[in-house]
Amino acid sequence: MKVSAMLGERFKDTPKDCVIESHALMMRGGYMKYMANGIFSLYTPAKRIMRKIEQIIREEMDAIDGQEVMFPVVMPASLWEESGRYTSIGSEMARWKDRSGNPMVLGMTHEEAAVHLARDTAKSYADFPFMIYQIQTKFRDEPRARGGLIRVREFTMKDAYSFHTSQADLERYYSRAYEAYNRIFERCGCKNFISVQSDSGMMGGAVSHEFMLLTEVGEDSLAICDCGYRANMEAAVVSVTNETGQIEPLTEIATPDTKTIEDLAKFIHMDEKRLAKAVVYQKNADDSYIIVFIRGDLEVNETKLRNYLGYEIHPAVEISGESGIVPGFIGPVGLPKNIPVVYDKSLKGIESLVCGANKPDAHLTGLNLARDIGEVEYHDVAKTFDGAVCPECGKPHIHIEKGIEIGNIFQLGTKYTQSMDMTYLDENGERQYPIMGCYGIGVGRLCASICQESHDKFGPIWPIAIAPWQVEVCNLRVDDPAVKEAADRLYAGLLSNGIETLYDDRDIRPGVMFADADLFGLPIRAIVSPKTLADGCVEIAARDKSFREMVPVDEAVAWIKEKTIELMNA
RNA sequence: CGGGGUGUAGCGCAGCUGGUAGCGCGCCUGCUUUGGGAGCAGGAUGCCGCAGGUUCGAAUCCUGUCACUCCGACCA
Repeated sequence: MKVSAMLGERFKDTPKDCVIESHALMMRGGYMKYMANGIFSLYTPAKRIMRKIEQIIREEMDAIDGQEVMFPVVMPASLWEESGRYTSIGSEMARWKDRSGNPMVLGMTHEEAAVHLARDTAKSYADFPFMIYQIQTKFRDEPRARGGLIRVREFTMKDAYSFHTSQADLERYYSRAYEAYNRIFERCGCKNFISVQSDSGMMGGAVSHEFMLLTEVGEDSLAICDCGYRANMEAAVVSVTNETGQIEPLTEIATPDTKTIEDLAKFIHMDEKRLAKAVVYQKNADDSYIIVFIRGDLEVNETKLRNYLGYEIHPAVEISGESGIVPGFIGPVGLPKNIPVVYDKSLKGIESLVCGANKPDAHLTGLNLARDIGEVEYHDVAKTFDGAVCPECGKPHIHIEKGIEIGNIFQLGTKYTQSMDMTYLDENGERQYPIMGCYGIGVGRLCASICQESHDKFGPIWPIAIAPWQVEVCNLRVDDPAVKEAADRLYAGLLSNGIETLYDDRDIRPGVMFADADLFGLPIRAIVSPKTLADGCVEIAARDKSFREMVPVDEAVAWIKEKTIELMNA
């Protein structure tokens, strides 16, 4: 490809809305064009990167016996009514009516379509297991797009669905998929990625992992321990060790104007770990209250709370006087009976707690839950934190890092096969529901994430496996016949050797050409100029500055070819 | 959905105590220049987000509205 014929422009000023480097560089480098909130067109360099990433994914999916298929982007709402998700998914799913008035949806995920495709043909246990996947456009009407291609509303995704006749078979396949994912990200040139246990969210299912690229600009917080425990903060188990303390009588004390835990701890000169903090939530459906009691130094993890409760909640906005809740002085003793209460595990084993007295300006000391409330059930709804105790190894080595989710794998179970009535006959002639797994990778997000991980202040540094071209030939003086002749010949030679080459043949100043070359970010750059030709040479340099050589003109093609192979195999 | 901010040329921005629009980059023409975003000379590009209102006159003041964006909420 000749740059002179290429659409798209590169520029110096960072567009004002870019807050992360990868977004800025991909805008400045002419990779994409903003069209609407979370919606971009891609120019050729970005499209070529996507294509290469897709090809790597395709090869690895095929290697674990995947069959590539294609589902429709537009689906009838009736299919989604079968699974129940037409109503359970909110406004992130785009819906409309076709000309006949039939409600339709835009595909934001394809479990329903996968079951629909498979359910009439996979009728015998002998048809299992199998995996189908597609690489296709998804539309999700995200509440907030950001970070360029990191979080968009329309994006290309590889989504795969596997079907099994036993949990054991699913788990076997799940670990194959897990390994395939590791290979995909390694082959794409990702360096700093890990897998973490995750929350399954709206997908349902029990076991799930997310693949995270570790970066400061990541949207997800991850709890990581030296021992190998890694979990999304949303899913991280909190394990605490408590000093039990001594049993004391329940005593009311006056605590004027101590509505916060900090105030209270200071007022009574006691560690926050001895206090039972009350956090009030409301059920989204009817705004009824839920109260969580948790150790004073901890925070509530709303995702874990939501999963435990099984319904949507939000932090209480305003607490009505009629509820019987006294904000700032809430405690388990004497709380109105109709309010559901959740006790966090962090309170377990403390013999003597301080809590609100459910009346203004008063707290209770010496609270012993077993004695004063009865046996209570404890649930883990706490948010993990830096320095928390690892649930695996028991050491206080949890640290929090940021990551971008570049892929995920789920053990779905039978949620979709049951709701959509997909069955097969087992060896005994009995009807069974297949067990599903699903596996996703966002292609554009992966591209942007790699840019984020691999760039300098001048532009992206694309790993050779996904670089839009492998080599850029810079013709520094198109108007110089000798230079043009040598550069043209080098370009032709590279092409005939099957090396993907971008040829900058524009009549522009060297500074501009170099700046653009940095933005193209190709691994190898070959510079032809009067200066290099004076020595009968071409200058060949790495984008990542790992080498820079003067190579005789006649040997340049062979030299580059060898280098390309070396880099591809590295 | 809550809280900030912004809408003026392809991009970044100024103009906002009212008088019909400007700067830098980019773009076009010519000459010079040529190893890290050149110089000089000439040129093109605007429903000043949209709709009302005030006024002789609105990019500017008022009202409404839409869009975008950042922080949160949300999110496979």
